[in-house]
Amino acid sequence: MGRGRVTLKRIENKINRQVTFSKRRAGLLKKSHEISVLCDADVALIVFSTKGKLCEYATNSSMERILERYERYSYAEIQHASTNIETQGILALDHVKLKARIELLQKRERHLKGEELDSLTLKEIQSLEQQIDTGLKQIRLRKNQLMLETISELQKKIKEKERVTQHDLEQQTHEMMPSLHLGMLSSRNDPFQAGGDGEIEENQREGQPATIIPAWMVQVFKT
Amino acid sequence: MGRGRVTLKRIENKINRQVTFSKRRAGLLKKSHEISVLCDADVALIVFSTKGKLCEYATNSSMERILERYERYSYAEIQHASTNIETQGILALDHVKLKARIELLQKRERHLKGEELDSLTLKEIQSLEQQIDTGLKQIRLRKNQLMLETISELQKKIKEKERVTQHDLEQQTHEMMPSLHLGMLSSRNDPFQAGGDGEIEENQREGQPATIIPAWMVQVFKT
DNA sequence: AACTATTTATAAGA
DNA sequence: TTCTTATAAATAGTT
Repeated sequence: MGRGRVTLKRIENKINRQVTFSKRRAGLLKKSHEISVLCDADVALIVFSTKGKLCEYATNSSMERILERYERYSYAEIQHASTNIETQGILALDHVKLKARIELLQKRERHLKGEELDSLTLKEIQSLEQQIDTGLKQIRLRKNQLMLETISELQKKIKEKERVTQHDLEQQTHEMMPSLHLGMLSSRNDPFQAGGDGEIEENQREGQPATIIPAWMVQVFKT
Repeated sequence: MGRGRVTLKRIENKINRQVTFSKRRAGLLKKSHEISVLCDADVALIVFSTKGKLCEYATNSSMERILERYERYSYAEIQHASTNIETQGILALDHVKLKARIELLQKRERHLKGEELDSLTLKEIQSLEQQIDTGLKQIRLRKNQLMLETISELQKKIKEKERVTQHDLEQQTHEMMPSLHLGMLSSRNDPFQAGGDGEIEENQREGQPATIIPAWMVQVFKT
């Protein structure tokens, strides 16, 4: 794409090669990012220039994650290779790798917490913001769920207390007036008439949902 | 490159996404190979589609070699940067501990990203939400700062262009009407009347802030 | 999978 | 390196 046709052959002129490299590298990074976003793909790109300078791109800035995924994907091969005698050497290398990995993880964690942002570019920051915003939504969803469950349990406990109280009352009444039939006090508000002591039925009489939230509590969930 | 402009956003239509993926993946592979040959670069490209299908390219078909080179390179960077106290302690830990630590860090990272929240209690979730909310604010502050800086730089460039254009205009005018005084055209809107070619003064006349944001641009920062 | 109208990338030049 | 411009190449929408 340019003023001349491209021949797929190493560019011999050093300056030219360097210039072309810079331009094409930029294009490659852009396209990697585009396919990643547009098509929801996980992309990892590693480029070493002739001089050995590294340049990389990874979806969500997490090269480690993608490389790990890649290695998992090619697990069969790796498994095969790790049963030979070189294990000693591999383990030593592993130690080094592990340490490197910890550093990366720590750095990522700091970024996720909004720390040490000075080293990031605007693009990286935007990607980070997007990721965290999405995560925060998940966290709030889960929080709401947990709160609802908590409320539900508390309500059950209250119901249980009411039942016990009711039961005591019936006992007392029976002692005083043995002729009185239980059903007359045990009203339809008591959902545990036939309940065992383990599983408890959901209280869905009269079309009410299983979980009843007091009006004043509803606003809690609008976060 | 196509009949419509590309918006950098996930393609929602599944079929479309798949088609675009195939096309762009081919393009990416081609370009990876081209830069590799033309510029004598070492390239590794890993692409996972949404469905998890793997596609890869590596210079000389040796993915392993490049990934190894990458890890060596990454580690060098890290080793160089690892002179802080926290790292010192970590380096002394043994293999098993390192692995444990990695797992912990990975778990924390997933939590920070809003993943695997089921194992957390309500209290932990609330704490997490708080932490992330705070971090997100920091990230947005930094993003705004970067954007403002970018805008500031762009404005400088535009001013520079205007200055050049103005200069040309003056030249032309002068050629036609040599008696006209330069100051009559060089208005007070030109902040570079006395500017050298290197550093440029900030435009703070009339009490305006150093960075002027067009009204249409302000909304960008309300994210 | 082919076809094109367009957009995008980039080679060469400054 | 950066910008500009002419042109090749990639590809989005269509058939």
